[in-house]
Amino acid sequence: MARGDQRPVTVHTIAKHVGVSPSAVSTVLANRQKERRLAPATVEKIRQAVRDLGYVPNVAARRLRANDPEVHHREIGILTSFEAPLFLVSRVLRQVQRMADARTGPGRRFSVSIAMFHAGRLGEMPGLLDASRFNGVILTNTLPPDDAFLAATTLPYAVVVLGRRLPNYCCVLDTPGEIGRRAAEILLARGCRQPVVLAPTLLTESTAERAGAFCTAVRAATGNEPARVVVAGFTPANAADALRAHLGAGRGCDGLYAVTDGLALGAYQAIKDAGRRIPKDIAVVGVGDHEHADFFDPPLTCVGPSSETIVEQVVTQLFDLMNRRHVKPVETFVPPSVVMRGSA
Amino acid sequence: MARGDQRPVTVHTIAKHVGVSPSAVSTVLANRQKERRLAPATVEKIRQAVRDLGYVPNVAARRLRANDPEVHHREIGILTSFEAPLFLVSRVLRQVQRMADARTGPGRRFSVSIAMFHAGRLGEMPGLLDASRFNGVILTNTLPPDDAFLAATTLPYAVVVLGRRLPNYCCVLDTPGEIGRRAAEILLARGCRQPVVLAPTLLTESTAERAGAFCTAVRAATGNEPARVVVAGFTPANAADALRAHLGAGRGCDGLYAVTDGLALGAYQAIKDAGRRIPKDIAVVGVGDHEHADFFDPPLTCVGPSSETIVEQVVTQLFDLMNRRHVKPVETFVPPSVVMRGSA
DNA sequence: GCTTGAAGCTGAATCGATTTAGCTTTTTCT
DNA sequence: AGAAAAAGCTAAATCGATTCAGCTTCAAGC
Repeated sequence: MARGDQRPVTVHTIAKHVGVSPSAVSTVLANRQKERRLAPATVEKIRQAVRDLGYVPNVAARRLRANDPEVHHREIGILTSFEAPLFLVSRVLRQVQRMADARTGPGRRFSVSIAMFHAGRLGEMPGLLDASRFNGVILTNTLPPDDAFLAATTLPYAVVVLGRRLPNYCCVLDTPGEIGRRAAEILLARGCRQPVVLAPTLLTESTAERAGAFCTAVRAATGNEPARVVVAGFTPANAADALRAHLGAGRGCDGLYAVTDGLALGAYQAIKDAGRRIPKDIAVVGVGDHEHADFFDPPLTCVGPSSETIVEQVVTQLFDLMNRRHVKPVETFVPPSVVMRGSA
Repeated sequence: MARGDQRPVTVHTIAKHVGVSPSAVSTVLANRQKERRLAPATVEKIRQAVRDLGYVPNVAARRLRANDPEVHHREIGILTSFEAPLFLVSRVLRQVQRMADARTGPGRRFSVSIAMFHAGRLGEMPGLLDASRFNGVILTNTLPPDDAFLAATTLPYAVVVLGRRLPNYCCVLDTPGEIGRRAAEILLARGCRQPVVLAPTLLTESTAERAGAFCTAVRAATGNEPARVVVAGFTPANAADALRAHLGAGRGCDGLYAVTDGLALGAYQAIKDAGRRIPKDIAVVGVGDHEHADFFDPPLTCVGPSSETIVEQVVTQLFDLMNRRHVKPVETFVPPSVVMRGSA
C-alpha cells in the first residue's frame, strides 16, 4: 500500500495508461464495446488497467452527466447522530417519502436518505456547508457542539431542526416543561410520596428540562425534592443497574419518571427483580418514544410529544421551506399527549 | 403553478434573466459579493431573481466542482424497503460507519447513508443502474420482484445482499432450516406436547423456511403436525389478536415459536391476558431480531442468526468487494446462535 | 495630463464521465 | 484497380456551478 495517497484514478488516467482515448475507456466501462466496435484486445487491455489501477467512478460526475434537464431532482436528507435511536427518525423518513411520492411526477424526482453524524461533530460532515449534498435537510439529535456549529453558520438550503431550539432555524419542539409537569401530576395524583426521576448523565436540552420541570412540580406540591437516579448510559441495562442500586440501598421509591422509554424498560426489570409491583408498589411514567411502549408489561403510561404530530409538522415545514412558502425561521411547539396505560 | 414542468432554473438562467454573467450569480449564491466587489444593487437584483425563479442548486454539479482531486471519495448506501423494520439496518449502518471511519484519512473519505425503496419496486430507484449514486451497496429486505430485477441486471459496483439468495451476487444468509429445527428442539426438550408456530400471512423466504423446518422437526419427533397460528400483519398487536383467538377457542398450546420477535412480544400479552404463565404454561422461543429481547418479561429465549456476525460479514464483504479483494460472488451462511433466557 | 487605484464586472478553464459525429485505416466486392 | 463498406478509434461538446485572472471605466492624486 502506498504511503501517501495518490490522486484518484480517473477515466483519463486509465486512458493514458493503456494508450487510448477516454472515450474508449468509457465505452468499456459502460459495456458498449460491441455496438461501438472496440477491438476485443483493446477491451481486455482496458479492463485489465481498470482492475490494476483500482478505478472507482466519481458518482458526482456521473450524476451530472446523466442529468436529464427536463426533470427537477432534489435531494432530501435526514441527519441524525449515531448514538440516537432510530424510532422517530424512521417515522420521519417514511413521512418524508410519502410526501415526496405525492409530489413525484414526470418532471420531478426526489431522493430521500438518512445520513448520520457523530454526536457533537456535525460540522465534520462533508458537503453540509456548501450545499453539495442536500437541497433540504431535517436535523435531529444534535448535541450542544453541533448547535454551536449551526448557530455560527447559515446553511444555504432548507433546514428544519427537530427537538432543539436554534435561532435562525425552523424548529419543531416539544414542550419539555409541560411534559415534566404533567408527569409529576400523574404520579402525585396516584398518591406517590417518594417520586424518583431516572435520567442519563448526558442529558439533551429536552430531557434535562423534562427532569427539571418534574422536580419543580413535585417540590411545589410536596415540599420535597424528588430523588434523582443517574444512569450511566442510554440503554435499558444501564437504567436497570442504576435503579437496582437505588432500590438495593433501601432508598424510597413509590413512583418513577423515566425521561426515555428505553430507561423505563430497564427500570421495569429492576423493579420486578426487587419484588415490587407496577403500578401498585411503584408507578411508572415514560415518554412514548418507544415503538412498543404499548406492549411493555404492564403497558407504559406516557407523557410526551405525539410523534405523529411532530413528524407531520417537521415534514410539512421542510416542504414549505423548499417551496419558499415561508422563509422566516419559525418555532413550532407540539403540546404533549398523555396516554394512560397500565403503569401509572 | 405551470402545467407542464419547465426546465430547471440554472445559474445561467438567472444570469440571463438579470442581464449579468453566471459568475456574478454564483458570487451572490456563495455570499462572496463583498470580497468580489459586486454592486449592492446588482446583488439585490440577483437575489430577487433567485427567489422569483425558484432556483434550486444541482447538487451533483456542486459536488463535482467542489471535488478535491487529492481525496478519494466513496459513497456507500444501505438499501432497504420502507416496510421493513430498521433494527438490523441500523446495526449495519453503524458497523459500516465504524469501518469507514477506520479507513478515513487525509486522502480518503466515505459517505454512508440509508436509502429506502418501496418493497417490490427496487428497479424504480433512480441511479441504481448507472452507478450514479453509490460506489457500494448493501441490499436487504427485498421481495421477489426485486430479486427478479436484480437477477436480470448486473449492477456495476460492489453489492452485498443480506438475507436473500441471489445468483451472481455476494449474499450473506442465515440458515432458516437449522434455526427452525433448533427452535423445535428447545421446545421439545422442555417437554412441550402441543407446540404452535406464530407466523404472518406474508412470509419472506427466510421466515417461511424457518416455520417449515420447525414443523418438520416437531413432526419427526412427535408424529403430530404443530398448529399454525396465522397473523394478519407484522405488528405485536396483530400477533396478540391472532393468539388470543387461538387460545380463546380452547385450542391447545404449551409452547410457542414466533418467527419474529415483534410477534413474540404480542404473544406475551395474549398469553398473560389468558392467565397463562411463561414459560411454565407456555414456553416461548423467538428469533433475536429485537433490540430489547433481553428486556421482555420474561427475557426472550432466541434462536436466530447472530446479528453481530451477520453485520460483520456483510460489511467486511462490502469493503473487500470495493477493494477488489475478491470478485467472485460468494454465499456466506451464518449459523444460528442460541440464547437461552427465561422464556423457554 | 498622466499615473494609480478601486470598483464592478466577465471570459474561460475546471471538476470527471459520457456521447456523437466523424476521421483513418483496412477489408471486401466487383 | 477502384469504390464501398466495415472496423477501430478519437476530438470535442456537454452536464451545472465555481473561480481566477483580467478587462473596462471612473475617480482621485500629483
